[in-house]
Amino acid sequence: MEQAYGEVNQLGGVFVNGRPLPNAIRLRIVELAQLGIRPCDISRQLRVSHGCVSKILARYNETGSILPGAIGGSKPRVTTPNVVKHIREYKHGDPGIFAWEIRDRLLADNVCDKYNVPSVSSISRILRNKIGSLSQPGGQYEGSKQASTPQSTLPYNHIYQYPYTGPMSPGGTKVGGHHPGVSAGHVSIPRHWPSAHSVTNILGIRTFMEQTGALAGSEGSVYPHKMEDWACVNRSGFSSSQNLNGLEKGVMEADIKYPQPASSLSAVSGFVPACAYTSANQYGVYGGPGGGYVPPGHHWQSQSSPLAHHGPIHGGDITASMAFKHPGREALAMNRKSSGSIMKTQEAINLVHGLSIPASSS
DNA sequence: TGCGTTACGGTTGAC
DNA sequence: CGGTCAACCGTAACG
Repeated sequence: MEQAYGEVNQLGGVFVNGRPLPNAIRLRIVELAQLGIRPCDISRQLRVSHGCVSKILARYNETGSILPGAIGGSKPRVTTPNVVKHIREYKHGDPGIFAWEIRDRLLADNVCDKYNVPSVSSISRILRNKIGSLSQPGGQYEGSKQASTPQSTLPYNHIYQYPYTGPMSPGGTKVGGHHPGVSAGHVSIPRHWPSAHSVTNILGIRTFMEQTGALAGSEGSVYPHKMEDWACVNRSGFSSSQNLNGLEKGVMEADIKYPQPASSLSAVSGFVPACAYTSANQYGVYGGPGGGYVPPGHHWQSQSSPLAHHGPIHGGDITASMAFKHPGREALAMNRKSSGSIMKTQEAINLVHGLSIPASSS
C-alpha cells in the first residue's frame, strides 16, 4: 500500500519497473545527447540502461517529444453515441437488418469510416444491450454532432505523445484527435535550470512543481494528477523564449526526485542525484541502492499540490508539452568527437548549466 | 566497446 | 467493482 518500491539497475540507477523514467531524466538524456555526449556516456552518467537511452533518443528524434507514450487505457471507442443512434435508426427502420448490414450502412452513410466502424460483433452487442432492451429513450445523445470521424474519435495515444497546443481547449479537454508527428516540435521545454548545485533543485523538484501548477492553470494545460503528469510541463509559459539552444526547460522536471547513489562519478554525482517519484503518483520515494528506500512519509509534495488545482483535470489528458526539437542539434554533435570521458562530459554538463540558468540560483 | 533490438516482467487505464 | 486486455514502461541480454 504505502510501499516505497523501486529497483536498482546494473548501473546503480533507480527505476520503477513498468513506469516511465521521470521526465527530468528523460529530458536530461536528450539534452546531454544534444550536447554531443554519447549515449553510452549518458547511460552511465544517468545510470539508465543504454537500451532506454537509445529508445528515448530514438523516440525524440522521431517525434520530437521526450514524453513517454500513453500507458494503459483502451483504444478509442468506436461505438460513440452517434453511432449507436444510427444503429438504432437502422434497426428501427428495418428490424430484420443484420449486423453486417448495419456495418455497411454506417460506412455508406459516412457515419463511420473504415478505421472506426464498429465490428459486427460490436454492433450485435449494441443491438442486444442497448437497442434490444431499449433501455434508453433515444435522442439524448450528444447533440447531432458527428462524433465518429477519425478525428473526433480521439486517438488516445496522441494525447500523450503529441502535446498538442491546440488553439483552444481551455479546460484541457480531451483534445480532439490530432495526428501525431505533425505538431511535434512546436512546443518546447522551458529552460531554466533550477539550481545548478542543489541536488534537490537540479532536477527541479519542489519549487518547480509549484510553478508548474501555477502555470498550468494559466493556459488550461492539463496534467493528469497521476503518473503521466511527470510530464508536468506547461507548454505555454515559455513558448516565446524557446530558442535557447533549442531547448526550453524549467517548468518541468519538477515531478521527480531520484535519490541516486553518489557513485564513483563524483564529477557527475551532483548532477544526477536527486530524484524520486512524486507522492502524487503514488509511488514512494526511494533512494539508491546504498540507501534503501526512503519511506514515503515526507511527502515533499502533497497530494493536494498545486498541480491538483488547475482547472478540470481529465485523468488521461496529458497535453503537457515536453516536446521540443531544435534544428541546431546536429551542430552540437560535433562535440561528439570528444571521447566521452567524464571530464569532457562534465564540461558539457557545465555547458548546459551555463546555457540555461537565467535566474535560477537561489 | 557501442548500440539497436527484443524478451521479460511490470504498470496502467478504458472497457 | 473486479477482471480483462492491450497499450506502454525500463532492464537485461543478445548480437
